[in-house]
Amino acid sequence: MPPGLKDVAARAGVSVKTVSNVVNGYVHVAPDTRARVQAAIEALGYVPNLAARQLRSGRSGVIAVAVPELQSPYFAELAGLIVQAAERRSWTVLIDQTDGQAERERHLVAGLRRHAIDGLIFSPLALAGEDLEHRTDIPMVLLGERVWHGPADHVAIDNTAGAADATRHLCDLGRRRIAAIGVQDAPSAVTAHQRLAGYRAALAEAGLPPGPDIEATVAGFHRADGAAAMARLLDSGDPPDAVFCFNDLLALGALRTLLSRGLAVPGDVAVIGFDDIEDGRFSTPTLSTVAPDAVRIANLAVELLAERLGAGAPAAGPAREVRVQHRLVVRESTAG
Amino acid sequence: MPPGLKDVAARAGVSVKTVSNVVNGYVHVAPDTRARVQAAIEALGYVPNLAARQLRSGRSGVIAVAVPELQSPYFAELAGLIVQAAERRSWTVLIDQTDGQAERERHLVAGLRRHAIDGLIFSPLALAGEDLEHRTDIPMVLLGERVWHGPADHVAIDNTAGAADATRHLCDLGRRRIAAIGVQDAPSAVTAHQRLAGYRAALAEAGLPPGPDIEATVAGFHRADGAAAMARLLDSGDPPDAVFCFNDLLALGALRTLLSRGLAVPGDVAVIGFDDIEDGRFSTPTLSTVAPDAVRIANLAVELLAERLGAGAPAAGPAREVRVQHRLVVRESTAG
DNA sequence: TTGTACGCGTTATCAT
DNA sequence: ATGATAACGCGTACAA
Repeated sequence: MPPGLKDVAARAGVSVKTVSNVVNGYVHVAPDTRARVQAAIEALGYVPNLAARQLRSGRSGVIAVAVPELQSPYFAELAGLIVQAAERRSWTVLIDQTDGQAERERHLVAGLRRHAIDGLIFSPLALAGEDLEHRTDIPMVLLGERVWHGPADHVAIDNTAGAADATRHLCDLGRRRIAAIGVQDAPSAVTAHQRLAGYRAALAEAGLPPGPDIEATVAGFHRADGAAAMARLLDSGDPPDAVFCFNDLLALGALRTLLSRGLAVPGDVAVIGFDDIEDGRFSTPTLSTVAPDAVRIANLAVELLAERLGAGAPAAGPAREVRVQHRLVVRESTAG
Repeated sequence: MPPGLKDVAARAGVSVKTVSNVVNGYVHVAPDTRARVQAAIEALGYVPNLAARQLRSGRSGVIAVAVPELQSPYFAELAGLIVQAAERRSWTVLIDQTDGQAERERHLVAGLRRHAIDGLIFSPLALAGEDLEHRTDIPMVLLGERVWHGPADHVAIDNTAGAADATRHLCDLGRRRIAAIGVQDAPSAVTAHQRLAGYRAALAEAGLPPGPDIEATVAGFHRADGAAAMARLLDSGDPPDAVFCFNDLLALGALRTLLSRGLAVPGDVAVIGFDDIEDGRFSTPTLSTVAPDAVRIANLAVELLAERLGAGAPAAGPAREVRVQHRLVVRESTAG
């Protein structure tokens, strides 16, 4: 049985209140009393019991981060950065993967754990706006575009602009038949829709014709999906001379298909992705991409949550929207 | 204020104990009483308070998984699998990254959270045996080789055998100058030492000479380290015709260096890695590797922990050691 | 400045 | 089968 406040109090010859004061850094404690208590704490190896503390205060010091999947390098990176940012506020982070299943996402938001976490940073995938309306108990920060208008802050990059930048880059290279890989039909696939919009806008701007034959649909955003989509594009009779993939994983898959068929990248087909994951810096060829400022995203998410959780803070203030910069990173897959 | 047992009890016209019985599936409850309570629970949207439950029972239903880094695909995959396995026991998983810093690893094992977690699955990197001796409070399962002899179970693959298999495969290809990338000097780098031992053993077995000039040391196990090491190997005058990299990330980095210098893989240099991460299945060329049975590792880790946590279980029984199979996966980087 | 006593929501031990 | 009540360890009015 680990020592409690009571044990420390007994050993130091003071009351529990005094020990509590010392532990919580209360100011008005006589120096020698404080020293005696400190000594007792050290001697006993006292550690506050979080359960009891939470039961009293309602705060657990734990926030949750929910991402579609940890296997995806982008989300793994983001989760890691959020953990680092939260650590600076001495919060513990509970990382959850939803596998993009609405069921799991809903469970997470409404379920057992809502008692145990103070806040939630959530990167929704399957979950549409209405599902989130129910939840009003704990502060939440959404990652990604604003797809609903409930009382949650969110931080996002401009997906449409990023996609347009990528596509424009391909246009500037003189490519005339620029395909897109990553289209998704589901109405909840907001990211895919926005990147498609940006792609189309840039195409129109360059006077290039769009068309269903150069817009490849995928089931997921993984390498295998990109590889399969690229194969379809190549087999379709009139192959593209450039491809904008909606994320780097798709692009790496596409790259694989191109190279295994003996095509040159970027010679025959230029390829650009989105996310700037580490893999792209060491693939052959290295992968051009649109790089969101992930560090800033993580910091902002934690900061927004902190403001909602802060003592006199506007816990119920209006939802805020923060936009984070992105930049185009040109590497071998388009520069050559 | 969310409803508690008391509220449900009042609404159902029963005592808190009865509600508690219903919630916990106690058998001796009259059917109609149970129904009335259930109705009240639904109506009020009652959810048990975990903090209170833990305060009573001493159990939080949370286990922690500590890995060196989530950015590493292998660990991300493993963590994901453990989460899935834990879910089947309705445990919540707290994922921690230690960044391989002994300081953080120690803090984790001894720190604040020890009250809040029931068990720990730990993949130590920097932490040597003695540091772990202190900890005796919560059950722990170690991932990786047994490097100490405290009271903790551990599950591991046979690193030495795996490394030997990989090296032997290169020998069978007829390669005569087989280099290794991934040597680490630190005494705590047990994985590196074991893979080196397996490599050397296979070399000896094939009658091939070892040597410091074909054993490349690295600071970490990332792509960049592999790329740099490969460059050194190539610049050393007598380049190898095959390389065994101690993990896939190193191999992908090495691949990058080889290809960017116009060398053919496996034509000029064959490359094999270790871990079987997804990236290797889509690189160009695809990467041969040694595949640990990660699913089984995850399941076993959770299972061992469950046994320690089980009611009448031997919470203090002798430490157990479980070995998990691995298999050689031959892909393009060595077949051709 | 420090001590006493109560309550947070549960589970467990008795009774009934 | 169900109810009353005492802990679990901590924070906090309120009292001293």
